[in-house]
Amino acid sequence: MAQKELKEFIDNASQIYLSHLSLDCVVFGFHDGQLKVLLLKMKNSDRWSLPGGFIKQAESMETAAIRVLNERTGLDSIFLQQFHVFSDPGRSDNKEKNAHLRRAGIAVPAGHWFMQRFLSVGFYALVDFSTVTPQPDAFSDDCAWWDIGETGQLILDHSRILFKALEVLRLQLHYQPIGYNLLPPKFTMPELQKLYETILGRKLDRRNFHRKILSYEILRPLKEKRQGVAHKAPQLYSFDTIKYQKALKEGLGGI
Amino acid sequence: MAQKELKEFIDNASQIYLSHLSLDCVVFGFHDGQLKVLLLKMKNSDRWSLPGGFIKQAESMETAAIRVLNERTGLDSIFLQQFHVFSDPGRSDNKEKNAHLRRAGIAVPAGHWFMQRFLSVGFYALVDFSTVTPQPDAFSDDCAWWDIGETGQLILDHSRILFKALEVLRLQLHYQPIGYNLLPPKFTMPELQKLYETILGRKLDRRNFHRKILSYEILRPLKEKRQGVAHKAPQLYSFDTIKYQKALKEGLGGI
DNA sequence: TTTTCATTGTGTTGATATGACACAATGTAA
DNA sequence: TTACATTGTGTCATATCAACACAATGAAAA
Repeated sequence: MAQKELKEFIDNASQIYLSHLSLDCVVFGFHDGQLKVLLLKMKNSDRWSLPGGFIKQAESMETAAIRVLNERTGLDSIFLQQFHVFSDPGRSDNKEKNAHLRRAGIAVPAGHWFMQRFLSVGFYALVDFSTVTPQPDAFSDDCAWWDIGETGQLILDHSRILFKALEVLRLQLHYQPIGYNLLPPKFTMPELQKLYETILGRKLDRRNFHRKILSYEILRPLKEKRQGVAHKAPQLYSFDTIKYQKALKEGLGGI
Repeated sequence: MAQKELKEFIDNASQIYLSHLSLDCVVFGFHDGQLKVLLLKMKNSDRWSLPGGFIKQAESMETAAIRVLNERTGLDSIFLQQFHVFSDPGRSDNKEKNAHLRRAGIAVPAGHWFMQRFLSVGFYALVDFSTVTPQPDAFSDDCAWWDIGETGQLILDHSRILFKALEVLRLQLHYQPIGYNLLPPKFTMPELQKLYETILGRKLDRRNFHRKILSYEILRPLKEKRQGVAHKAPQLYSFDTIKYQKALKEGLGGI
């Protein structure tokens, strides 16, 4: 977004968006055996932030989040989940906000809509890394994937939001299937295992994992194997979307 | 709260509270082997609502929820958990709001703060039934405990909020200890079991439940037994608060 | 062509947890 | 003293889980 558009956004925001309410998205992707998160680099600064946005006057939180995510990733079918409201009165520090605006070349008056206190609803999204086209927004000049744990200190309380999202994701792993949104349509068992290991932060036994995942009956073995890899060609799988959705709703067997 | 105070509240609300943001609390209690929820009866109406409130300009969501809960129950140490943001643009129907205000004897102009769209953050609270003193608020003339499942149709989307809270509570039961906030300080094993059965909505085996709960090591058997009951006097327990808090944070054993 | 070797696929076994069940102990009330 | 509802605890069969070993595959190296 050009400078002019940014100015326009700031000028009209109070007409279009709800006041003191924002949303921040933790977009998880998976690539090269690493869990990644999509971040934005603030203009003329080396600090990074979570992609976020505001809520239009007559829009639901979910709709707003989908809109933001679509703008940042180009995707329009995204697994989205709200996980926490961050409402600490001290969370949006005006000094820091002002500094970022100044660097972005924008000045806003003291009582401006943007200078209000903001409460933020945290969403996390699971996306297929390979289909994302990262797009910076009006406040940023770069949008890129970062390894979880190598993000450094994000702006405001975004590090805390990221941490909380990861915590919730780990919990969900125990009673919900995962992977459909993070992996390409066809994938191998070792790839799925690596995903689980990365999210949980620990190694899993290959044979036990295989047995356990198959017992959920959410996978369909394909008639093909992955080609062009060194060593034995692994079996390709895809998710059985019907059973996957059912497991999402009803949980995985026991617990 | 008297009529004058209500008028004053409506007049000053926009100065004191954030706009288009509210919170609603699902307060669970346990009594007579039944899971109860605290509800308010709208003035001059037979419809009931969840206790709710608004967020002061410089207050966190949690602080606001604690304030509301304290006003409704008299308690100041409450187990509180936010669980969802309800943001459907159609959720706060102005026709219904107007009707309730009219019945409460209040008229507000069309563009008034109160007539805005509201997004609501849902909290659930677990409280010791016996220590609560239900107090109606400015919009209600009664505050009382209702059996879950006998509440009928609540105002606005409050039935949906209640249902969602129950859903989340059931999920939490699988990886968090529960009971400390719902039971009196001393309780028996059958009482704890009845609580679990009520929340889960199904019978549990007495002997297996006993074994399982004890394996969590969050209970301390007391040197007394419940007196004055027919039949064999049951052993009294209390929660080991240190281990209980630890289990709250770290989850129950495996999963 | 053969060998090497990292990787994939699968079976077994012992330990542990779970669910189904039965019986003895207790204390009030008949 | 007896009846009886309720509490407390033990056992056993079964399911689940963690730990482990070996054969199959196929590209790369020799």
